[in-house]
Amino acid sequence: MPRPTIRLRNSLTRRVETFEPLDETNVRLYLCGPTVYDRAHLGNARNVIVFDVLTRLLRHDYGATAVTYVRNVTDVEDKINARAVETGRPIRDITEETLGWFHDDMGALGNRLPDREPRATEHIPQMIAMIEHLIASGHAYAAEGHVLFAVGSYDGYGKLSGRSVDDMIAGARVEVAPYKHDPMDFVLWKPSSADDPGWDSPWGRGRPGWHIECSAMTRELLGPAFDIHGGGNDLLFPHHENELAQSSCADPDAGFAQVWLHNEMLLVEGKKMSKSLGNFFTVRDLLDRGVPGEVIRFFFLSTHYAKPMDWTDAKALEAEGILRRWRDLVRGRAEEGGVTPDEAVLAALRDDLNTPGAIAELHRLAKAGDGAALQASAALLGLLGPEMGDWVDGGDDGLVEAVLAARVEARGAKDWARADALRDALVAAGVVVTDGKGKGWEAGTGFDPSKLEGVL
RNA sequence: GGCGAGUUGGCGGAGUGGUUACGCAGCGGAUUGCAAAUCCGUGUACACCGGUUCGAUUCCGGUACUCGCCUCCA
Repeated sequence: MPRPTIRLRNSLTRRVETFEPLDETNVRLYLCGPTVYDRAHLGNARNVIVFDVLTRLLRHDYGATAVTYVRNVTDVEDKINARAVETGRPIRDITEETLGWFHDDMGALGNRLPDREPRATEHIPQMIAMIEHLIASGHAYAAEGHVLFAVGSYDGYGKLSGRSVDDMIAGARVEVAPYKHDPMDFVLWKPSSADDPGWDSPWGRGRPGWHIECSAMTRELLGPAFDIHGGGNDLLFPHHENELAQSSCADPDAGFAQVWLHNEMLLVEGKKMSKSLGNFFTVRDLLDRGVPGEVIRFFFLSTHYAKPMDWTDAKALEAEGILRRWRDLVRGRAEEGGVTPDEAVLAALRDDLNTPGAIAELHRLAKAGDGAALQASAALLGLLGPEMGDWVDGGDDGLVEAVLAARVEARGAKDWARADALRDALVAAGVVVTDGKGKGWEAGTGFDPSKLEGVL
């Protein structure tokens, strides 16, 4: 049977292309992961979810074991150092704690862990080796304890971001460091003061620049050429351009990433959510407010990854309502096997990860009442699975059941005043009364059965 | 200034050279003691100006506005 065609938009060519892996028994992806110094804000979740869906689709089409998904952890960076100075805590405590939060928060959104999660600090020798190789081949030079990449030594510089070096120099707003041969040259290695974390190197004690981390780790774990490299749009320049330059010079014939996949930004009232603008809130903030992780995930999937989107509470409410109905339809089916995902859902995802189109097809399945197909198909999006918890089902709550039974009794006796009073009490406790459906009730927003104490 | 993305009905959001998704809200109906939940039905759109075409929301050119990158940022 011929392999289904997956199409993806490649930032390098600015076109939607047919995806052809270098090795279909080992499809290799890399996503730029978190710099671990603080809680992930909501915008940080977008590319994690995009890549999670992408790997689910690739595993479906190529086989569960035929995909290698790597996401790095940047655990050496000046913001981390600053945080350590600020709090007086050891760097390692901060990075480990933050990575734990990241896993918790992303897991709450239904994301699976990548296959490999390399830490920058565990790949310093590979970075140093790569830098030495770049110096030896004339693509980098040491100056005043720094090592800089010589942009002029690489013809292809600018091809990913579509900029010419002349334009970049003309538009440069940064002060040029005196040790740079060319204003566009960027740092591969920089010296560390006694207080900074540092590693011994041929250029003295220092630490790597940000861009070389990804080049060294992709090379180590995925090889000099691999299939898909992702990240947010804001990383396209300079980070990904620099990565591509370094790796292309280190392995001139390899080609590095075949497809570059960039997601658009999450906006807040029309502006990019970012720490520097201060207009951010964290994933944890939302979870703590009682917004289910599945709702947050649905929100992200309801817009194509390459379009900007805004978080609004209204959208979350809409997503919650839809998921409530779908979960009703799917409840109790967790054990069912042998149901394959709907072809139209797959087709939408294979068409450049058209998650809104896939959701439209899920609506079709839900309307047809096909809970088994709905669940099997939603699994491609990481929705409606048992691992996210059935936050709609309130479980077996004795007090709720008792009040509900008393209401049934009152209705039987046509004591409408009492029946309605009990119903009001249930609603006030966040119980959705669903007469004649399922077990007769569900957990609504702000579900709190303790509010029913003393009602009977 | 350079590069890139976007502008679809009340809202959200796909897609297509002609038959105009999907969801939410609204409205009508079923059901209900009354409701809720649920189910059925239903209207409104493609920023602006040109061009190509028998025909454009869809292709091409331009204008306006929004956003991103060019400085750490997913």
